[in-house]
Amino acid sequence: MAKESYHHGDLRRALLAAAAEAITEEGPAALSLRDLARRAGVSHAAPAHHFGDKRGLLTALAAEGFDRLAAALRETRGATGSFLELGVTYVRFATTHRAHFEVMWRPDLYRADDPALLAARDRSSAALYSGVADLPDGQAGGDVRETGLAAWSLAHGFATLWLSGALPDMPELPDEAARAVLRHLTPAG
Amino acid sequence: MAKESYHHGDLRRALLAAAAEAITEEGPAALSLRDLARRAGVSHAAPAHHFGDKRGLLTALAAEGFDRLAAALRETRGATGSFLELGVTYVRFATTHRAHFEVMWRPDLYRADDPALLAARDRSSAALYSGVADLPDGQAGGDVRETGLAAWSLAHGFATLWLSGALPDMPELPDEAARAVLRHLTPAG
DNA sequence: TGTACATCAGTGAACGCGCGTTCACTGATGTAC
DNA sequence: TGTACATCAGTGAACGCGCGTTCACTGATGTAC
Repeated sequence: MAKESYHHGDLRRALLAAAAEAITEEGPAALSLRDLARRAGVSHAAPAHHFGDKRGLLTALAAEGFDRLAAALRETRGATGSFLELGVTYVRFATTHRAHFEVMWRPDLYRADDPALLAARDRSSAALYSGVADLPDGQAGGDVRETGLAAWSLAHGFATLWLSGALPDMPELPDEAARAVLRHLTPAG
Repeated sequence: MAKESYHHGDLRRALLAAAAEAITEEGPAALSLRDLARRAGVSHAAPAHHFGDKRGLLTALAAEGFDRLAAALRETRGATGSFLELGVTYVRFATTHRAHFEVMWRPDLYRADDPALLAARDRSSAALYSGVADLPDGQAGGDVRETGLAAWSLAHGFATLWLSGALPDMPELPDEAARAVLRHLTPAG
């Protein structure tokens, strides 16, 4: 999907990196293709060759985000098998990939029917819900979907509150605080 | 704080209502003072008289949102005394005051040091955390702040996921689904 | 090894657009006397 | 009751700006022969 190199370097990748940087600084609203071109040191018309328009670029960024989130969740599931740590990984992803995370949950900004994006999103979702299915019998409660949604909501809410600056007393990387909050979840409804 | 009338009607209120409408349709990013003036049927320079600039308008909108949220939470606390229902009220506020809610948690869009806004925000926060303090002894666990943050995160996460369209199977007003998810919270850590 | 040609990533000038902001103004309302 | 004046919400023309998009182009790379 992603071409890895071009005549004059790796502009596609450079533009995605510049977009992540710009969004981290100013938010997705202020993003402009001309600014990205400036950051990447190319002419302002160059981004159109790779992404067509702004929506195309944000679609690629969101897909990249879902890809990385799915990979991180799977790795945690494989390494620890812990339901709690899946939530911590989710929060850590949000705080360390802020630009990707912010765009991922704003489908109005991208083409939400993009097949590669949908596939990556489903992989993220499956990895998260699989953590509920891993729970020992009885602990998962009657409704895996509901327990999964509660876990997702808790991790997502903590992450977005932290990102919005609503939790002023939090440390820079709030892993331990996330863990403490996530412990308040009862798997069984 | 809010002037209630002017020579030619109630433009300040009309502009805030137009802003809420425009944000519900297009998101806060697409908001322009010229568009609001058009919606309110006044000249494009009129909004400057009431809000100075876009930040001023969004500051007023966020303050109004925190005001209404605090009022809704207090009313629920008074009427039911239920910790669970406070969370349901929070989610209902988010889904029925979408524009206000979206702006409230994007302090980069407004003047976060506005005194009226800070006061309203603190009232919201106090109403939410007071629900934890209301819990019978033992149920509140050792750490009221932590339990409150977990409840806030769960309600906030469910609300934002619903607003972002990430929960496609949800009904239009997800009160009952919110209640079910909120039941997964263990007050005691 | 050398020449001729095709490809296509990236250029740069040009366009029209909606925006925020400014500023001298208009005209209805409210008040002093 | 009537006149003169002050106030100030709202007007409308003008400005400069950065944006997305278009389009003919350039020039390095890769390939056919």
